[in-house]
Amino acid sequence: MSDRAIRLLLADDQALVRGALSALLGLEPDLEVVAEVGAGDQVVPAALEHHPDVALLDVEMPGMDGIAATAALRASVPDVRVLIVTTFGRPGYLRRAMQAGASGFVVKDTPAAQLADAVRRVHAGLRVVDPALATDSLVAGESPLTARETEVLQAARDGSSVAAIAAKLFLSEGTVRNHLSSAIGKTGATNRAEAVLTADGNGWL
Amino acid sequence: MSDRAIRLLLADDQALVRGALSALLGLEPDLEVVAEVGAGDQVVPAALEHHPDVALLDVEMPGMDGIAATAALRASVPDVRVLIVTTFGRPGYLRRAMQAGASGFVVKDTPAAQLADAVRRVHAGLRVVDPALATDSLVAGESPLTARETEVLQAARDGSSVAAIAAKLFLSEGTVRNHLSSAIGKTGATNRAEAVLTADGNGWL
DNA sequence: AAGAACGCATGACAACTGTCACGGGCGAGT
DNA sequence: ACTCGCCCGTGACAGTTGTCATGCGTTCTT
Repeated sequence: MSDRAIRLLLADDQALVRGALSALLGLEPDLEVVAEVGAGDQVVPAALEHHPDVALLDVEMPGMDGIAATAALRASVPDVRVLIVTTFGRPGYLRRAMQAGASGFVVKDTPAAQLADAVRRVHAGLRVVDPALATDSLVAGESPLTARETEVLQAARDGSSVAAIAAKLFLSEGTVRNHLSSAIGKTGATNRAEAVLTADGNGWL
Repeated sequence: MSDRAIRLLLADDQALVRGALSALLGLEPDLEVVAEVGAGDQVVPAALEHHPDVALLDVEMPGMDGIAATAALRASVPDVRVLIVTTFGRPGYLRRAMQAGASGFVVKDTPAAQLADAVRRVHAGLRVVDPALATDSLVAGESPLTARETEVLQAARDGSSVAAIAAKLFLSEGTVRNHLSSAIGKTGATNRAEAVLTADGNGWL
């Protein structure tokens, strides 16, 4: 399996980072970047065209986020292994990424020298997970929020009032307040803003 | 001035991005990365030790942010030119960076091929500014917030209540409410949360 | 010296927010 | 069939928040 270079697909919305990662990985003789895309919904088409062995995906991307892209990729091109490379080590991201079929999860403040190794391990069929993040993920656990609570909190992220949220989701104001109150309780917050912050910080939104 | 490679200092808190940028710029024969640091307060010491020609600084960094690092660097090692390379194109960042003495300002979603050119231009004494961002900066203008309003809004970022903010800043609750109300008015928000978002989005915090 | 802008504070009012108790409907699992 | 959890809603209550008028002291500019 090793007389041919490992073919890589890079997906990151920041062109500079994408290009830089490409340069970094291109330095390794056994790695070859065959495609670069800047949006989640370009991942599958690019994979179909260039047949990469490993896809490095960011989570935060326009169009389709990296988690959804992972799922889509696994569904349509199962041979491709996915390594998530992201800025934010939110526990929920890790969990959801693995559930979506990712083989690895690396945060962007790991040393540059380790990235190539992570790629090789993923290509070899191993799983690569940041150890510190893995324990965080166990502690934080799955999102305790129900679908509606999540939706309401998402709508509250931009500082909307209860009335605005209710209008957007076609709910009564009282219902919105109930969902918010419940979400506040579950997140251990005292506040809507706090609840949004902790839920977001855990990758629950 | 051009028979010697341009010496670069890289500062970014994400090791992976730092290393990747280093690889990218290292591909250019006339550029040489002589130092890499991961925190703002390491910029000046590293510059004193390695005598770079150009420093590439991120804005978001632990210890000391890129803007403060720019000012410190210009003060202690005036020969070094500064190119800010950042994720967020907040108008206020641009303005403050230039006022702090930066020679250039590049967002991380500019094409990778342009970065080396930007470095060369900055080294040649030119100013490099993202055009779209420059106009935004003119529109958004300087922060309309007073020192106290800014401080109060910063304290409100984590969803603190009025009482908590008042306690933290040793103010009466009424005063905090007044400052908040004024900040809300100036930002065109209807809300504390909204005010925080727009102020933050403009780089006023 | 006067005015303007800022910071701090108080008190009062309306609006919004968070909580609670309660009820009904729906689907999943026992 | 029954329970459980989730969703939706109402109404009421206390607490918080945003606004406004007003006052005083300080600093900076004209």
